[in-house]
Amino acid sequence: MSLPHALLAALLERPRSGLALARQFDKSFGHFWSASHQQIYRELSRLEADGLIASEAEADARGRKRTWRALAAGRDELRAWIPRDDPAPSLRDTLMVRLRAEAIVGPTGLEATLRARLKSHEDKLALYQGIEARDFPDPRKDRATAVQHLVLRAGLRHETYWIGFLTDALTVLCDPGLG
Amino acid sequence: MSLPHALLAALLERPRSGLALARQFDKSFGHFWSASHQQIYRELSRLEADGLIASEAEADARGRKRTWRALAAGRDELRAWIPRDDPAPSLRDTLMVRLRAEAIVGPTGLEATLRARLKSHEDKLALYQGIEARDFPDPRKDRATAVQHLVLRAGLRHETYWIGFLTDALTVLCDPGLG
DNA sequence: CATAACATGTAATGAGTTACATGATTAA
DNA sequence: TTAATCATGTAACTCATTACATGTTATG
Repeated sequence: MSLPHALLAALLERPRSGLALARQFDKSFGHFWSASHQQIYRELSRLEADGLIASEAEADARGRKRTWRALAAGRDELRAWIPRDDPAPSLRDTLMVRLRAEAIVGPTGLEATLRARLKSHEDKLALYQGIEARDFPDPRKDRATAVQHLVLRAGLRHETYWIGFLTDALTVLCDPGLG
Repeated sequence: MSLPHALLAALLERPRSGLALARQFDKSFGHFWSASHQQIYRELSRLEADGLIASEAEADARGRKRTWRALAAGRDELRAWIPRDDPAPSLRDTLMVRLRAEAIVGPTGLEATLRARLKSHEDKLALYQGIEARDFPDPRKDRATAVQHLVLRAGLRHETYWIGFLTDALTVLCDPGLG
């Protein structure tokens, strides 16, 4: 349950409206913790009820822009949450289910899906490489920059790992020497 | 929504009871698509209602073992589902939120969490390597074996990628030349 | 002033988890 | 015969998504 904490962090960086947060709330946040605007508005209301953030306008200001900012209590809550342990999320991908099922009920033309996935990971890798070149000319400038660059490198590694696997998978599925 | 299809695949391989499926329903399935027994029993009921699987005993046989098997319609449904496209799941990990937040509100002692995560990925990698050595002496024996081995290799790649990233991350966070 | 774009919100649904309830079988 | 274990199931709750509803501001 880290959406509220992602929002707190984004608002500590700089006050923003709900819609600004919803538009992938930050160059870096949106890539690894996306959320719909409905989710974000709900969480913002909860964070306000808990006294962690505040805005000028009162509740149910439909149509009127509300700019949110984090309070001191919000900052404390975030700092306490950061070092908490939680279990590693397991690899959970329908593609693995499809492959495993394909091993049982025989060839089904899965190759096209693999190629589509490969393309999407290649595109994302190119996007991340563009961000790296543009936003991190000096990644060791200070601690904050170094950690942001580290998070971006996680994305680069993630896409690279998938591209490697999918290339491997296409080789196996298209191998005429099998089956 | 691939749990029902994972169950169909497992039952096509060999009929099983709900509990047997719940105990990570298969050496290979459980590692990349886990599910609680409550979820599994609910899905089994739905699959039965849809005429895709069947068992001998009638419904609400509390305490009595029910062995499920897939029907022909279940096999058809699975074969039709396998090649369907769905979007690549994005990197979604609370650790990325923690790191990104750490870049904003300063050092918080996140290193211990990173070391714990590193340990858990190293353990899982060793587990997968053991499975590979034991169950895949000849990974190119036939198409089914080759695809199962491929899925295992995804797991190996996944753990390797995380170990690389976490090692990198510890270097950055513990670097005295920053911050 | 009409309409497009901006901005916030509710309702319904489904997936997944936690806690609990119940019955059958086996072993001390 | 009591306790542990196996086995199946219900209830309540949270998270996330989809669809929809409503009001405001800018622009032609």
